[in-house]
Amino acid sequence: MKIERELMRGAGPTAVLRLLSGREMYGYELVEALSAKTEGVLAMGQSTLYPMLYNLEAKGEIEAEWRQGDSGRDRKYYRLTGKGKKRLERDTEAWRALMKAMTSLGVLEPATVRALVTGTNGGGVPA
Amino acid sequence: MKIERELMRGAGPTAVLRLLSGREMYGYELVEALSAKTEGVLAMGQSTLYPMLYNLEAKGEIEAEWRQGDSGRDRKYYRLTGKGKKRLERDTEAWRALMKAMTSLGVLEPATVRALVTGTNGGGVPA
DNA sequence: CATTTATACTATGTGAAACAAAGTATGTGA
DNA sequence: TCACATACTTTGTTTCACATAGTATAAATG
Repeated sequence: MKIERELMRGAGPTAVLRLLSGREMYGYELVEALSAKTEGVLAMGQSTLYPMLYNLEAKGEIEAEWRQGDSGRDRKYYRLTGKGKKRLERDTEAWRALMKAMTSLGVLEPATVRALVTGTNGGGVPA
Repeated sequence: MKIERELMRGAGPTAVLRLLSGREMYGYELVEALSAKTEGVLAMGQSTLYPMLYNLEAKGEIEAEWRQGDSGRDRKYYRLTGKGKKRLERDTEAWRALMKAMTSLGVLEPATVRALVTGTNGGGVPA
């Protein structure tokens, strides 16, 4: 399931920062990783990802370096800055709060949430 | 914790539809309920909520009726349409998928998620 | 060697939505 | 009477996802 435009707005940057918290990655790699690691849920095109990177860079949350990677090709590698790490921590807190709020409203049901995170009932209709 | 602007995108309409799925409510009541039921996480001002309602109404997902409520005051009561119910179901699925994706990325940890949903209001909206 | 395909980054324009701010109007309580 | 909470409307700003289009290089294919 690919989520709709507006949901991506909050989730996208947090997902990117999280991926970069593990290791340096370049743009195209992030596009592929987002799609692969989330089963297409957080898949975004290049025209979404690259401007997002420029934006995060402009805010000083990530920084870039042109470098030659595994291939003979020049790639622009991005990594988190200290500011980005803090932003990710705040975002993570915000996501916990948001999930709790959505559960309080009944949009997410506790049983379903537990099932989802334990891999049981992999994504189906609530038990 | 009041979440930042961008996270609200996507969450707001879903939360409103969910609240209206329980019973008819008027705008000001929704503003208060969103703040109260989510401990301020999904709190939004009138200038956010009312245009959102007009938007949902324009899409035919909710419908409105001016009526006199408990007070002597005229209020505009909103309720879900069939279209709105379907939208809410899709949104709910999207939120499940999103939470799973964020967990896959490690933004949310399974243990944390389980802890969050344990001991919270087990049912949801029905007040 | 030429052509195609996948990789990789940049730039422009549009539409939608959250929100601030300001305005209108009514009921209630001191 | 005046202040305050309730209740809805409108306008303008800012931000951002995305479509679309363009540039350029490496690897694969014949």
